[in-house]
Amino acid sequence: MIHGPLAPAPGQRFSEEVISRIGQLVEEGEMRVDARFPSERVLEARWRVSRLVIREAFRALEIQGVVESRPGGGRYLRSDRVPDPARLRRLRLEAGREQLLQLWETRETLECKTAELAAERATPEQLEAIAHPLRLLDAPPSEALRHTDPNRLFHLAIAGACGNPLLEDMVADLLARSQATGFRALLELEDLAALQPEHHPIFDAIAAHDPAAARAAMRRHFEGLRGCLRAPALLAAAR
Amino acid sequence: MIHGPLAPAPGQRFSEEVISRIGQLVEEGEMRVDARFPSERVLEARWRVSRLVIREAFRALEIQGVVESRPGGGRYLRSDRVPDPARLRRLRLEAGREQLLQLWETRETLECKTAELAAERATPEQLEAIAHPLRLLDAPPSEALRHTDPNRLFHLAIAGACGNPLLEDMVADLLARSQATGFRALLELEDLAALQPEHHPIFDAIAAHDPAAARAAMRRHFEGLRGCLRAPALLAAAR
DNA sequence: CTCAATGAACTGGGTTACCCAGTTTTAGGC
DNA sequence: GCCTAAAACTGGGTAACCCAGTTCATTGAG
Repeated sequence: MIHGPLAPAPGQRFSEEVISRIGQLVEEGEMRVDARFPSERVLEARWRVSRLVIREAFRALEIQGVVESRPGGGRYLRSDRVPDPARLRRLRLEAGREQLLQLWETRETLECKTAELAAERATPEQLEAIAHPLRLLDAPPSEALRHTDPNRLFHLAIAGACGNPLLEDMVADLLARSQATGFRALLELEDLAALQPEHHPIFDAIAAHDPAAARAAMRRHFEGLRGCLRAPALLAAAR
Repeated sequence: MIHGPLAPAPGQRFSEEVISRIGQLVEEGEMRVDARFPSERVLEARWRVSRLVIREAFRALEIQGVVESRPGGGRYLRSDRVPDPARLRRLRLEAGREQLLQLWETRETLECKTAELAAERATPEQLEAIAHPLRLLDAPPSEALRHTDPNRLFHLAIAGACGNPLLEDMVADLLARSQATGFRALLELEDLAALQPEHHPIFDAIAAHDPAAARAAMRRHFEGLRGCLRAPALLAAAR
């Protein structure tokens, strides 16, 4: 068991250090799933931080479903996947070429499936929800569209028609990450704009309830996307 | 903008109610990405809760990358996907037949890909990491294995060999969720045990660096898994 | 000897009042 | 107008409280 005062790395919060320590407890086998944690007061004394810090850490873990807090009854470990704050921060900061390709690879994996399922299961209302951003995409860019990305809405609507909320949620999460400003510098924006018509065959296949065609069209779309990645040589030259 | 005191639903924390309100601010367009939040003191007065509650909420969002806190400089919205605590809790609690199928559908989508990629990219060390739990799986169940699920280790090792940390992470997350005790009652455990030999063809295809075969073997594995789902009629009769 | 009632000790939830160091903003002086 | 210095503000953290619900050991009745 870890004792002694905390010394978070610069830029890191005490509560994040506490989460790391909780992660260590799990890794070292001192805490198994469904085991009860020492009380706030005990941890406060052991780690020499105020209860506020302890509670911030547990609250974050509780919202992620890793820990369950029972008022008056203590806290319990519910999952052995305790997130590592430092690792999360690192993943968020580095927005390189490699990271974008990994993001796209994951998106392609999931979205080929959502397109396939949408072709099987989409209701007329859901089809309309997919068609709507498509019309916005064709229209000339206007001020009203500044904060509503039709591209994102299109992919989101397909995920929403796949009938699997979990799948939908993961796609939505990846889409949000794709929007990170750090990635924008890696893309040839003109090529990206030229890619917009590619959305139509995806919709057509879904509307025609043709799963195989929908998957294929989505695959082609992601292949085209990879073509918009600025060449590394150009990136180096730009510096 | 929302004023007035908070009234969290029973069993819900004040900080979760605060997160919900922050989510509302984003939904209603009062907070855009990169916008600065009102200070702790202002929100404290507006929502009539203590700073502790405000800070617990923001800390949870910060760790998830939704918010960035700059000591002395305020807090900023970094993503428009503010999680809904009530929704998360609901998703976690309901462990029905439908949820398990959705979980498996998502796992199949991702793990067919990780198997394919592992067949392309796995190093000798990674192959060994996949083979190890396979040997444990063949051995008779012993006390030492009580807390190390070889099945989970096997799937995890394949994900670890796919060369995409993001994909690996998502698979690891889904595997942890699959372990939820609520799902155990839905499974025919004898059928599940009989399914173990199915892991071998997956490993063989990966070891042979045959992506198509690896994908196909993983697909068959998940088809077999679906056969272990207890029939709804039996479930009703058991009550 | 068993078992249920009881009450003390403990646990998490929440509040208030502080102090600190870094960032913004503002007001002054030039 | 422009730069500087001070004041105001912001998030980070601590300490001492109070509350309501849970745990658990003790105790007293059967």
